[in-house]
Amino acid sequence: MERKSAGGRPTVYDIAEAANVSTATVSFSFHHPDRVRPETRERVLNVARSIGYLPSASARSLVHGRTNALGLYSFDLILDAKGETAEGGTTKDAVLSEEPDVLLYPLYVDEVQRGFELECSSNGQALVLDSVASQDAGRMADFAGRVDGLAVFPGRTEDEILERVARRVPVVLLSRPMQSGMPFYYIQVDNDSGMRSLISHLVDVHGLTDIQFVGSLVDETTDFQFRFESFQASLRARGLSVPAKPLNQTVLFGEESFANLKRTRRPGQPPQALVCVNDQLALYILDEFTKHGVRVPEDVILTGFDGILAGRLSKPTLTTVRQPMEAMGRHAASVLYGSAGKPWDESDSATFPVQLVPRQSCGC
Amino acid sequence: MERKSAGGRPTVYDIAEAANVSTATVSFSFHHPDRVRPETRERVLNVARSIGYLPSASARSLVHGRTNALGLYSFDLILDAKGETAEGGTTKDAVLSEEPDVLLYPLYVDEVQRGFELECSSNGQALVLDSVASQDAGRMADFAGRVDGLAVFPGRTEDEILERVARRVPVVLLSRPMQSGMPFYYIQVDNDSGMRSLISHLVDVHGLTDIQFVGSLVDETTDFQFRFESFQASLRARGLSVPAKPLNQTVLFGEESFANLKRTRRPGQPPQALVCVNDQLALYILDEFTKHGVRVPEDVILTGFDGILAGRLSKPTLTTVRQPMEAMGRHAASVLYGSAGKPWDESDSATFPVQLVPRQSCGC
DNA sequence: TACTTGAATCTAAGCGCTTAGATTTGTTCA
DNA sequence: TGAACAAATCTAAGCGCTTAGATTCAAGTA
Repeated sequence: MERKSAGGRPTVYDIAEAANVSTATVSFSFHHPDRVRPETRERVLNVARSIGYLPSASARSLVHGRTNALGLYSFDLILDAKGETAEGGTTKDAVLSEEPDVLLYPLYVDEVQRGFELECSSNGQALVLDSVASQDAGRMADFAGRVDGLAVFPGRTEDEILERVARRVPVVLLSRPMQSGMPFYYIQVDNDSGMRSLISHLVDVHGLTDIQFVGSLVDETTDFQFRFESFQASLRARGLSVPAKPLNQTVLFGEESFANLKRTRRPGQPPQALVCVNDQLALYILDEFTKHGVRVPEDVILTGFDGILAGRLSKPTLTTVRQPMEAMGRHAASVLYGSAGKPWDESDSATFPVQLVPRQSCGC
Repeated sequence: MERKSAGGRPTVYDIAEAANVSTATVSFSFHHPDRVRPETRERVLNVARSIGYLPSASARSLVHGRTNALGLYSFDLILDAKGETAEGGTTKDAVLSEEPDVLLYPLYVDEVQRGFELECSSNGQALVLDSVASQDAGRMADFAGRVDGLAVFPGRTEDEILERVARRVPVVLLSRPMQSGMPFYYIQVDNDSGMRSLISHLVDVHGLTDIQFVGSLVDETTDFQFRFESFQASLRARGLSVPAKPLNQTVLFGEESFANLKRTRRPGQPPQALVCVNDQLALYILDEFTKHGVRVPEDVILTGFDGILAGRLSKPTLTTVRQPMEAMGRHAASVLYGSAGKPWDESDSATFPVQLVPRQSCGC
């Protein structure tokens, strides 16, 4: 059973040889102490330590058919509302003189990810992360082949590849639209009641009547859809005028628009409200407004959705609807862990509650 | 070449059989398109798609001896200054009514981790995360066997296991003390100049003279050591009285201490300054002070170190020294990626600059 | 003494993939 | 027509590990 004991990492064969036992005994020494005589085990372990043995996770996984790792697949939303690219200054010329931009981190996905991490950690699972720029069937398939289960964030993916993966591995979809074919586990939030309580607040507490919905095409996730529909329904239920379409934020920018926003407001009449599809967009708009002298909430009222950290740092702070992001991430990991690597038998879902967080931007 | 084509995930053998080719051709179809006739390739790929094939990363890694994944190993610092445990509410009973605690997230490690993630992503490497509660030689070794290189955050680990891993895999140590044996790549910050400019600010701008260093035993990282020494050196250079030992935060708490802090200040005399080893500690202390009526910066001046986000949200905001956390994480990943899985030949290091960030807590 | 028994250890197959080298097939040219 | 060569495909070994089943051996039993 001669093996090349080349310069690479030492293997069980190297240990076996040096300890004068078979590889079976080596393996037993690590994993079934009772099946080997104490002094033999001792000897094996010592040899292993002294030659610097590191077990190969790949070989192990190959045998067991399990990796003991859960995956989280996300999409670089780099070309965001803000249009920034995340070119990486790998060198040390980091921008230290400015406060890090909270509109880049931590975002929604980061907080969900944190929950996922915590849960993996407490289940002793490794966490494998991959985030890609564009959809890439191969990449996703390869990724799926690395883990016992995975959660996928919103982003452009062909349904087909998702189905393909779900056929072999349990997949959790985070705030993603329903798929047709294979079973998935959907994790979502109660957008409807969130939006209702937001509108209720704007109307009943602040007496607003002119309310628009703002969302850009880039953000057309499921949430976008649901939120806009609930938005319309809420206004309709109150007999207020219901926008047929969401506003694209670009129409808000430009000198005429800014001037208009500042002027529009007549004494005694409440300002217009812009209900944004999420915090990121709201904060971006807030930024532009501030730059151009449009005052929030005096000239116009602005609200977000999600409850990202940045909304607590902005001036004014951002009224929003908070999602239990960490809990959602935890739940995703927990459900995957429970599946033990077997694809779901049937689709299932969990809907998390949300909570209105009134802050300054709505006039509170 | 009969293989059991059981109910498990389909393999190259299944594809080969269905497409009536050998496994070699299957493999070539995926990875060496030029070595197979276009129509054959087409056929193979179609079969693969239709039977729901997912390549096994384990098998691949086993063959290649590389995983194309980089690891980040961290320690649950859960039993922190704050003494909270991170018991996981996996269920939906998340606490939605309160703002998430920024003293739990994002912290120093999270921001470094983000940089690491970004760099992995842009190099097409998967990122494997593991965070453990206590040192556990086996766990760390297993983890190391999963990746082509890894970075390790500060935390209690036996040096020996670190050495063992470093012998076979490139290891980056983040703000960790120098080791003796094997080569490592150290990533650190210029604690010295950071501390100097902080002291300079307190003394030269605010005219302070009574300056103490606060740090708890839990935080005894390398940074602790360096920062305290620079702290002493700075004071000494200015002829101010130099504390021989750091204060443990516990001595600051208790009614007598609070009362004392409020009383001490005589008109015209500047308040005492508490230079904390890091932001987390400073913010925790700030919290306690606020609860007990000790005013910052009026009664006492407080500074941190690191530049975590929470310091921008506290009242008052926290004067600190900012580290380029994201850049450090990026650099770690970048260096590991460059090593192509080969352990370092010799130790090396990179020291990142820091930047004083004066905010309200120092009286600015 | 011959025989059973169980503990300790070993042999060898196999996990799913890649790839060097062998084989087959098709084409070109003397 | 057959040799020479290239293209397409195949055979089979091997990556490092685990584990069922075989083997060895010492102790216990009749």
